[in-house]
Amino acid sequence: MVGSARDVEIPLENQQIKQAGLKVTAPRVKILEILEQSGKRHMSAEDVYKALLSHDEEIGLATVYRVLTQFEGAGLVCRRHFEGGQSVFELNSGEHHDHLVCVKCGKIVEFLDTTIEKRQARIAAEEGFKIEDHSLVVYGVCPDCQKKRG
Amino acid sequence: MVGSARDVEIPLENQQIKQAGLKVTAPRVKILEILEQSGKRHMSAEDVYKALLSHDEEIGLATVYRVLTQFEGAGLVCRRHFEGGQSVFELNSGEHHDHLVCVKCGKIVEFLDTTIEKRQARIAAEEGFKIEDHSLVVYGVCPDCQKKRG
DNA sequence: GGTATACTGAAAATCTTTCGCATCTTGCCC
DNA sequence: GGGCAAGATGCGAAAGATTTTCAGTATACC
Repeated sequence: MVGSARDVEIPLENQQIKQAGLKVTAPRVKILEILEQSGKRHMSAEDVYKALLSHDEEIGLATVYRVLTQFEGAGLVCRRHFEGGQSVFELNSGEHHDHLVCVKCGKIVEFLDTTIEKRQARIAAEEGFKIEDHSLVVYGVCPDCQKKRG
Repeated sequence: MVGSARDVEIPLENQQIKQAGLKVTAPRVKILEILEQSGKRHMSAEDVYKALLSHDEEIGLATVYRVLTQFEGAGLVCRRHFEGGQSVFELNSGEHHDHLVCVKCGKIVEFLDTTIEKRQARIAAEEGFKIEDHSLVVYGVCPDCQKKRG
């Protein structure tokens, strides 16, 4: 009646990795776990690497980059290039969205606005461009940081 | 009757640099000239450096970066972080605009859409954010590149 | 013109990300 | 269950973009 052993032997992560056409290896499973379990939706490769270290996982930074890039290619995660050097990765939630980033504390709010999407499509069409992707990031100061420093 | 010598001794670039609170030096004047005279509105530091070399100017790449960063701080130019490694700089035209970038040939089209700007402002307000800046880049394939490869 | 200050060039340092290669694992067949 | 080939990993080294260091030089101002 309680789940058989098999239930825990094939966790969801493994299936996702397998479906992506990748071998199920410890680094891949661990990285996917980190992405799912860490409270942060947006993590840099360095963040993931540090999280792995704090879980006593012996995984090289190069592997983290390699795996994240593969996950990106497989559509499991999205890579974002915000200002400030490093890229951040987030689990692919299935639907596109844009970002509001606090320049003080780094807090990130996701949003989706169909009006903006439509205008973009129209503008691209007017110029004859075929859209492949787009990136909209609004930088500002979040409510908390506004309170903290007048 | 013809302009006195003074007219040509104080070109506009020098005034812009001086007003920015910077000393008028050869590298700064040359870099500003390149930005104004080159046909491209968007140049990477490397582009500027190469343009200087082809004008037989002995200016180091480090200086190009330094000067462009100072110009950015002074509001003379804007720095843009598109995907693909390097930043590009453009002369500050005074009014904000967004970009449509061809992923094949790198062509860049600027556009401004008040509907999008308004929606951004509203979204930020709903989240309590005070907007400082924003970046909207639409990546696609331009008409020319669409023709070239089906 | 003289001088304090700011600027420059070249090399070295940083930082993020990727590569090369020897070694180790996984997935799969028997 | 063992063996094998393809694919992964880890490490250090490399690459690419940008910044810093530092000693020498030029600029602004008196």
